[in-house]
Amino acid sequence: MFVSTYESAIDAKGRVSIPAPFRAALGGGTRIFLWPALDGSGCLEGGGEALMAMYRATLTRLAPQSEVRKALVTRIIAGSADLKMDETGRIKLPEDLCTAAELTDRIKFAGNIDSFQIWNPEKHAAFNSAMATAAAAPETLAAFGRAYSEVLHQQGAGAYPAPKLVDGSEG
Amino acid sequence: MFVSTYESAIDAKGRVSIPAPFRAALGGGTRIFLWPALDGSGCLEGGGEALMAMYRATLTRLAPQSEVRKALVTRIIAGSADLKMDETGRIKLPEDLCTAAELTDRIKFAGNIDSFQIWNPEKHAAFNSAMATAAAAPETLAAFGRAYSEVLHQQGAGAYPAPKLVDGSEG
DNA sequence: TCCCCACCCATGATATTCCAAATTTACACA
DNA sequence: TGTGTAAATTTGGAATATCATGGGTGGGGA
Repeated sequence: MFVSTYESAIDAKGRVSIPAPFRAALGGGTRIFLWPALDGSGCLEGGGEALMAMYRATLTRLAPQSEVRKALVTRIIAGSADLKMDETGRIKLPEDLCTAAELTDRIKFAGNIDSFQIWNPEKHAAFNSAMATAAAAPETLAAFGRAYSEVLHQQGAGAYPAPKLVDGSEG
Repeated sequence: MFVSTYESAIDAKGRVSIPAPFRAALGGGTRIFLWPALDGSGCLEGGGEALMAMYRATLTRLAPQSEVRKALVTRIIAGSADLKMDETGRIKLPEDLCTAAELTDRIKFAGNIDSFQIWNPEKHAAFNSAMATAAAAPETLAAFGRAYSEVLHQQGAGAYPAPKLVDGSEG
């Protein structure tokens, strides 16, 4: 799972160190896929082989020749770079992706559960404050609370490890 | 379960001891997640892997690409620090989180059932008295009473361990 | 032949781990 | 109930390991 946010630098050769915790989240794999985020937020989205396997399964589930599938395959499959980390955990960012995401010298890696994002630091700061405002909105907090309650309910049905009411073995 | 409130100090290296009862509540895990509270109250919220697993399940339940989910993922996943306790039960508080919560030398750990909060002591005192006033309000007490009755009912249906009526082994 | 790219090694800074002491807390016994 | 002992926890500091970053070299493609 990709958690937290880290900053890294692009060196003179266009290389960036993947933050060590993210390398751990890749599970030892050295293959990394990167593409411009679908929602037009201006960042790159990336992940390892596990994420791409999920996307492959998702995309092939869509009706062949459908416009939806063609659009997503074009963006995610055709549009992604297939990179390999070197032994020190670095990748070389392709020129076109750097241009698309306005990446120059320093970049931000932001965890996104199953994937991660790569941001221009200024754009990330703007995005961050917008999200902070949105997250503090009462309706957002309410939606989160409802979803959390549903998960708690499913725990009762054995879907997740249920919290114990008495002893100290939960977190 | 995280119960009660404890005070602790930040040492010269930015380290803090997690109160021993909270370490017990983490169930032996050494991984701790910390992020600024969603509601803008100015404290940090934290928990262990069990809490993060719950949040992950909650967030992935929300509609992908929805604004609500993006906002919450950004705040909770990307915005959280992924920390590891050392053998004596300490974590290093990241600079940015200390700044966000105005933490300097001494801090308060406040239990929050499944999670805990980290407060600037002065802000915690203000928060505490505000909550004391709110808790004494008739509508608050009424809501508590209604919820308690519902739980009593569910206990009869076997949903929770029922309290014993005679002996002294329950709380 | 030249240039670009992948691979390899080196280094400084940072973070983590380990060790040791002191304070506090809990417990047992008088 | 008070005191002494033991354990646990909270501190402080130093050694170690890890990581981010920079540069260099050889192979392959243009």
